[in-house]
Amino acid sequence: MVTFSLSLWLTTQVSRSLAHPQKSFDAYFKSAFTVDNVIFGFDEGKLKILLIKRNEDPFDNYWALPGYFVKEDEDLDAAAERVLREVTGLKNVYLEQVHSFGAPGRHDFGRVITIAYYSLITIADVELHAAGVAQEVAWHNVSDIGTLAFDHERIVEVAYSRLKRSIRSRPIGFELLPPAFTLTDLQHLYEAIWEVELEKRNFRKKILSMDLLKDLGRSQKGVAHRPAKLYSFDENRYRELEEDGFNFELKEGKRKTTA
Amino acid sequence: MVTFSLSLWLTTQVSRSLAHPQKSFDAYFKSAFTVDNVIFGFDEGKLKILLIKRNEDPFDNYWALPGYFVKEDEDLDAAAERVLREVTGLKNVYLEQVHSFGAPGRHDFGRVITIAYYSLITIADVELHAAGVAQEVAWHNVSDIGTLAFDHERIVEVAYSRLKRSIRSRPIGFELLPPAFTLTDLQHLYEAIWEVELEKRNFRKKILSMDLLKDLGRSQKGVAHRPAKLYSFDENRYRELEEDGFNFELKEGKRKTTA
DNA sequence: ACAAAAGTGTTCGTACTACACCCATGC
DNA sequence: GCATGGGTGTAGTACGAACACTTTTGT
Repeated sequence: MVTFSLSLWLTTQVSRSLAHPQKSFDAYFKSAFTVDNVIFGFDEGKLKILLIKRNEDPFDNYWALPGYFVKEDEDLDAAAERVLREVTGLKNVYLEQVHSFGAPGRHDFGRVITIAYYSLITIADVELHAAGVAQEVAWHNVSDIGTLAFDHERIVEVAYSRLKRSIRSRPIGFELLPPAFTLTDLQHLYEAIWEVELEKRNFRKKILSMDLLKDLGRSQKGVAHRPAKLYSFDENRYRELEEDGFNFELKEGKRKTTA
Repeated sequence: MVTFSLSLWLTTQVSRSLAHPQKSFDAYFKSAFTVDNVIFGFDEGKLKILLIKRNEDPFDNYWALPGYFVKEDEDLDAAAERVLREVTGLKNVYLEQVHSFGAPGRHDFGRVITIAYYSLITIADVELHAAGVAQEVAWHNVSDIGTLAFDHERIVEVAYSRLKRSIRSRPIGFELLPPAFTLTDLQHLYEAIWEVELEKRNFRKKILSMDLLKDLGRSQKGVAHRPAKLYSFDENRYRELEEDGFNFELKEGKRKTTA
């Protein structure tokens, strides 16, 4: 398929240059682009992000988002998947494009746009290995990431606020939980992401009324209290409901007292 | 500020190449990127998009989104603003990045990523002039854009679905209306964007209860029926309310019978 | 006087809020 | 038997849904 994206007043020049297209546009074909991946996980009641620690200049010893150049014949989504797979070993996980960042000065080597993605994974599925460059790969609390390399702090900020909003209207929070979880796990997840406290009974009522959870018929074992029932997210049921016009929708409730 | 976006296993090579950074990464610095702008307007009760008609190959005679290469030292948002200004003469309007599209085959001249924006403008403010290349610039009904150049149909689709969602939780619909409008205008706007029908009394009640409209004390003139009051959006009031934790939020209601 | 849209009030049901107590298990 | 979190029911309220008639203007 012929693809082309110029328009407006440039078109005249475009047609002139069709015979040697690269010629008149050389000035424009000097950029590079990367993907950076904000990988969210949930553990010990806290929302986490996977970061790598650089062991090279620039930003030696800084924590940064996993990211990489997009290959010549590689789609953007595929590049983000690749980065994710390289750092976590996972594939087929929730991955979504967030925003592109391309301030002229953001890269030393020339003009580099980065396309930011975020992904949601189950921490238990991941084996971290500080491969290649990264002297370290580790989970960090979202609320405490400190200073990151480049404009990565801003990228995290944008991705996080996108996540906060997305989990309201799409049942993607489940991606962060193991295949069997309790209602309390789920509640803690929402509380961690939104930084609010939710009322137990109302939360459970709301979630159960959606009819999206499969009761696994099993319970927690070995806990020093009444064991909680285990559930899993029922994807098929969700698709059914969605086709009937059902809309997943949760409210954030009131802000947590940060006192 | 030093900016840089590599990470992971590449870092070793990166440090080696710091002296001649372009050298080892030449292969990556051969892309170009553009912005494409989905410009929404509202007129005669219909949601419209501003398109240009190309008069050059490729896609000669096809309608396309206004777009252009991003300049070497230009920020992405600035490029989108420039494109918008060039085609409409407007500045300082609502503009938001939507998504980036970068499939390897989408451009004939090489790898070109496009960063899509959408903007909301008041049609009455615009003077269309088919400048330069575009043999024509015209408003098209969103519901009837036909076949567009490149992957622009897909871009419109993504931008439109983003708009549908955004106007639920942020009072940006007002950007599409003139400075003085009636409640019915506003209702028609929402109906057009969401492709639903809304119940008059409930809509008015909901909107007025938000206390976001300034009653201008004037009315329509010369209409063959009871003239409607004119309102404007009260931005200052909105900022006040927002700080108090107020959340603009509307529901889409039921789907329009397309029969 | 008639057509055409503006404007308004009330009832009903649903869904969110707030709240307190019993239950099952491990130690 | 006690500590720990799991699990439930209900009453009050607020908000969205549904619905019909009067008002103001132009012709």
